[in-house]
Amino acid sequence: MSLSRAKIKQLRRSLLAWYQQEGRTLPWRDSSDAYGIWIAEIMLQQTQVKTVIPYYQRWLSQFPTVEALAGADLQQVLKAWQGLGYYARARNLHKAAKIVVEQYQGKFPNQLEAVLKLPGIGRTTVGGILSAAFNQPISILDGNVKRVLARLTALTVPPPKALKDLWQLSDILLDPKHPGTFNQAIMDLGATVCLPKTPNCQQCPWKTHGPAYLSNLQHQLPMREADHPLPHKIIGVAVIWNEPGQILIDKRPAKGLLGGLWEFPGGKLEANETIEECIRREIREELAIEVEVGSHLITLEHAYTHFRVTLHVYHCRHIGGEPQPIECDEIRWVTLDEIDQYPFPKANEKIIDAIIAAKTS
DNA sequence: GAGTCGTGGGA
DNA sequence: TTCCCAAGACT
Repeated sequence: MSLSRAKIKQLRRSLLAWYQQEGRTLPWRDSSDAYGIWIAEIMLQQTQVKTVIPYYQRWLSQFPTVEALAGADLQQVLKAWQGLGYYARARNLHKAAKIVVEQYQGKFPNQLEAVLKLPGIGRTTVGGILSAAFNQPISILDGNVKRVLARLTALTVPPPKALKDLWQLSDILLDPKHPGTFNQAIMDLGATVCLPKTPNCQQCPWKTHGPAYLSNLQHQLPMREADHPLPHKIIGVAVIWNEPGQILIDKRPAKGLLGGLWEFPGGKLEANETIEECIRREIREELAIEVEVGSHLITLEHAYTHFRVTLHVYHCRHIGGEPQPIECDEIRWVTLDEIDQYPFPKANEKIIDAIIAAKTS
C-alpha cells in the first residue's frame, strides 16, 4: 500500500485527535519513570490490560525501584508474578534489574542498543519503553498494531507472513513529533475500537482511509494461519503426606515450562496403565520413594498454549525411602500454613484449594 | 525460523 | 463447550 505524505499526516492527525478524546487512563501513563514503564511493558506482553493492572500496582509497592527488584530473591519475584503466566518474563526481569544496577548504576538506559540487550526486551518492547519514557521515535508492532495495520491496508496474508512490511508501515506512520503519544494511541485504537472479532468501525478515526472498511472486509481481517490441534495429556498427580502431616512439593528446573515454580509431583499416564500405577511409577522415577495411593482428591482440566492436560490428583502416603531431587531442582516437606509462601502455577493453586477445602469439611 | 512459553476473558 | 487471542521474546 502506498501512502502519500499528505495521507500519512492525515492519519497521524486523526489518530492523535481521537486519542485525546478516547484514550485510556492507565497507571503507567501517569509518569515518565522508565522503571515503571518497563515493568508495565513486560507485564503487558501477551497479557490484557485488565489482568495486568492489579499485578502492576502490587509490584510497584513491593519492588518500588530497580534496586529493590535486583536485591530480591528470584523466589520472591516469582511469587509476585504468580498467576500472570509466561514466567520467563519474571526471570528475565530479575536478571535485567541486576544488569541495570551493576552496569548502569541503577539508571535505566536510554540507548536503543543497550536496552535491546536486556533480557526479555525485544523490538516492540524497546519501542514501547523508549517512546513512552523518553519520547524517542521508535516504532512498535504488537498484536494491536498488526491488526490495525492489516485492516488499514487490507493485508492479504496473515501478519506473521508480512512482518517486514508491517514494521515498515509502523515506521512510516509513527509521528516523529509525538512518537510516545502516537504509539499509545495506535495500541488503544486496537484495544478499544479495532477489536479482533467485532470492530466498532463507526467510531474509528481511520474509517474513511482503509480499503478494508471501504470494501467491508474488516471482519475477515487479519487473515489467520492454519491452527493445529492441541495435544492432550493425562497426568497423575500425588499429594504425598508424611507422618507429621507435611506435604511433599518440588521445584521445577529453572528453565522451560513453569521454570522455578513449585508443584505437586506426578507425570504422564502411559499406555495400559492405571492412574494409581502411573503415580507410583512417576514418584519412584522422580523422587526415588515409595508411596501408597489413597483417595481421589480432585480432577482438573487445564489448557496451556500448546497442549492441554487433565490432572488426576490423589492423596498419597509416604511409605519408604528418602526423597531425591532427580528430575527437579529441589524438594521440600511443607505444612499447609507454609505452602502459600511458595510460587505455584495456576493448576497447582487449585489443588491447594482442594486440599484445604477437603480438610475443613 | 518454527516451537516454546500461561492464563483469563470474550464470543 | 470450545476456540480465539491478548501491549512478544527467546532458541
